[in-house]
Amino acid sequence: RKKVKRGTTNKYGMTRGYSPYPYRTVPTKEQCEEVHRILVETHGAVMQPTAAPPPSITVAGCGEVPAVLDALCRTLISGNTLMANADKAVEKLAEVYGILKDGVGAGSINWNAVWLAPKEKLVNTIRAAGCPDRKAGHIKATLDMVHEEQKARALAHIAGEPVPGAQNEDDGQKALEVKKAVEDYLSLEHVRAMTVDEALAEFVRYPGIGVKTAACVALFTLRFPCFAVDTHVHKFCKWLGWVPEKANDVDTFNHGEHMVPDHLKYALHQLFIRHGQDCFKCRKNTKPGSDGWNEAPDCPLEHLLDRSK
DNA sequence: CATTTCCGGCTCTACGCGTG
DNA sequence: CACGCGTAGAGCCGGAAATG
Repeated sequence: RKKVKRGTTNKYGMTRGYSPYPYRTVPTKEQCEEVHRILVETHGAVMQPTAAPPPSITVAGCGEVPAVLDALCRTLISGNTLMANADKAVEKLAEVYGILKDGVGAGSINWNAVWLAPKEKLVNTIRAAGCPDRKAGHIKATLDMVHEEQKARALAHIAGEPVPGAQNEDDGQKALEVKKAVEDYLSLEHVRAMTVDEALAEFVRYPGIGVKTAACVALFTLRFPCFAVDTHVHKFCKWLGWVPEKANDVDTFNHGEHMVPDHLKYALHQLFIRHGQDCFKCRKNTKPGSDGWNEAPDCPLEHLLDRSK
């Protein structure tokens, strides 16, 4: 079958509707359900929220905030670090730049203030999350891009010209985009009118936003079924033989998007992460023979796993 | 035809703070 | 003092395309 091209229009080779491993029949729906059932027995049920969770100044994690731009920036900050570090950075952001009071972004960090202030200030604010210089650079560049693009979109809306990804927007949504642009109110809410793949493609154009970050925002904020692949999800997909041993994370994402039933994508993402952190035998840098292996509790997935992969 | 250049696909590593 | 976390970019390889 056609191999996916990586190019300027598709940096990571994301696909939609087919897998990079078209010959693969796994995971079947039944296999996904079995793994899901076992993990639920072990860690408890996980349910995808149907409404946006209330905004929080202490939760950086994986895009679980109502405003899309806020989610994207918070998720970027939460990468390459532990959740606790990311939370500290987000608290500091709220303290330094303030929180929006109303609108869709109520509870959101005031990214307009971040956009207007110098990069150095941001570097110092998010230091606790690690890689502060690089992340601040990415965020500042992203905010600049968002500003430029929403201005361009607004002008096109006013001129009655077609706007990419806005095919499904009604007049009210278009008017709102124009209003935000006129007021220089940075927003990415327009991606809500897009399809999953359009939204993902939109996100990964921004610097510092890769497939994982984009998929997390799609999954948690847009609440699309989306098989976000982090280090734990990737590991289990290999150990379960769902993808080849040598699969990279993007191919695992592409294959998972294709094979994992929509209704299990959210739960499996959450449960794989929890299991990868909680199960002694499945933790990073633990392998058969390492300290405490024999005394450690059995893994409920043991019979399905090949950890040598 | 021989040589060079290009490019997809892959691996490896910097990045950095906080934790154990 | 090793390690987690994910992206970007460098480096490598081999086949394809371009060049002489």
